[in-house]
Amino acid sequence: MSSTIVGKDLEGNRLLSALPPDAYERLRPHLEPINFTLGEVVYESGGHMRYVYFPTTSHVSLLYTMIDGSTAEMGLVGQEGVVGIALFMGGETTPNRAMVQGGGEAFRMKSAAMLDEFKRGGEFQHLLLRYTQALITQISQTAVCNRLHSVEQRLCRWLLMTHDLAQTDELQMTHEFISNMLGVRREGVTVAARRLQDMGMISYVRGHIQILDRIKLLDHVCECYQVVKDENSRLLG
Amino acid sequence: MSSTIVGKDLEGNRLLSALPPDAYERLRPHLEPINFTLGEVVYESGGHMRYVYFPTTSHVSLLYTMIDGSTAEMGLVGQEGVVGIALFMGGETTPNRAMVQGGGEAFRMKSAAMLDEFKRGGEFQHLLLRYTQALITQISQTAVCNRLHSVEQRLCRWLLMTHDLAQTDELQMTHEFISNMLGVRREGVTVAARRLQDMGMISYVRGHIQILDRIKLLDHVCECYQVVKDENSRLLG
DNA sequence: TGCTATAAGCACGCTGGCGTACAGAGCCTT
DNA sequence: AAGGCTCTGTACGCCAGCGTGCTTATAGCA
Repeated sequence: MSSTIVGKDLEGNRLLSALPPDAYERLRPHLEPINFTLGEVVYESGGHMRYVYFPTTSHVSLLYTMIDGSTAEMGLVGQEGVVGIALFMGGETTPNRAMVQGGGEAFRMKSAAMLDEFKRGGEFQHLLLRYTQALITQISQTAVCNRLHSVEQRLCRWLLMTHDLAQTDELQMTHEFISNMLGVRREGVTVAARRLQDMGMISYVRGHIQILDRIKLLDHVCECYQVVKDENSRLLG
Repeated sequence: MSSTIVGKDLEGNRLLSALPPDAYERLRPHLEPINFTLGEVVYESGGHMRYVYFPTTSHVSLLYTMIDGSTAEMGLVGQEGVVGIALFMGGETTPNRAMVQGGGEAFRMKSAAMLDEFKRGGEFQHLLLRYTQALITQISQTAVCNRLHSVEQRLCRWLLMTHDLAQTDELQMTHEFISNMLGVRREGVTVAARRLQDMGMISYVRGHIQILDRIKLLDHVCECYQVVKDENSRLLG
């Protein structure tokens, strides 16, 4: 299996690239490069985790689905993190759905290998726990943001976060899709997006959103964006 | 210091009581019983953690404060958990404020002792991580609940959660206090509380709320309450 | 080239929660 | 017993976001 990653480096994922040489060598044979396609469901809520995933150029949404089918995003995982923290935290199943929100590459690792290395208790464990702490901050901030800020502000935040993870200024997503992330109606997104477009921050047509002016977006977003970003860099360097 | 806990048992806190004998003996000398008074601030956001706390008859709110001063609760810690997870997760400071929401007893332990035992990687670590996973579920659910449910439903949920942690049917808290937890206006709480009172679920006067009919409350609450409760018992037995 | 499915625009009434302002009610102090 | 402070009740206009229903544009496919 290690031959499959010849020519690929692990640098794309910040957790993997921060590993000390010995851990790096131990994990290397267990890492398998894969391709995530947009909209792919990585984990279903309550499902078992055969693998954990380290995104490099892709990113993955952590979603919560209500009984009535309405959904909301609670966190976003990109190259700074790993999908499947519940595994090493000791929950046997994932509490939420995980869905690919930006297609691209990732590494996957069998759950058993992940657990083995985690239990060694070294730098790998330390990195994973710090990352989990950062994710908790993200989720907490989302809780408060959902309570206190407008759709328009939350859309700005969401666009900025996504833009940070994507390698491009053109995001592929419909208003419908975004509405499921923000937990609002599709029309609500349309109205908010239109205003951002009128203000020259973005432009869009049928599922293609162009980020035109990040500065203006930053000017318009609620404090939550920066708080999460700062905490991320504090914890993950 | 171990003499201070003669006559006290650690059973009150479920994490401590689940410890295997050897870990129990190691930790025992480091545990110090304390009394939490209502409204006491355990951690300030961004502050250092000299101690971590294991509530027994008390419970503690994890709060997030916005720049403009508005607050919202993201989680609630009682006898099933520990206040200060950021310590062993590897963040040097707490990302949020922690405030005593129900006065009573708890054990505290110096950060260094906590970290030493955590790093042994045994059952204690395992318990703490599972608890953290349960807390993450609670925070996530709060995020979604904040987005999708009414003040009245959220008040029911909050009353039920608090009632579970308190040992009594009489909760000591004003509408003002609750409004800071739910992240709404005081008037909003008054209106919702009045309706619950009219329906015979609770009664209250000046800072004393009596839980009259849990069944009715359960009938009125959103799904979020049960989801968190189920996940808690799944993870923490 | 035209058809069809999907994405986005728009309109209308409704309601939950907000901001604000003030009035009564219970408790504590002096 | 009086006065003051804190807690709760209520009211009013306002607006964001919802639910619903329908129209218009665009892209991809036949």
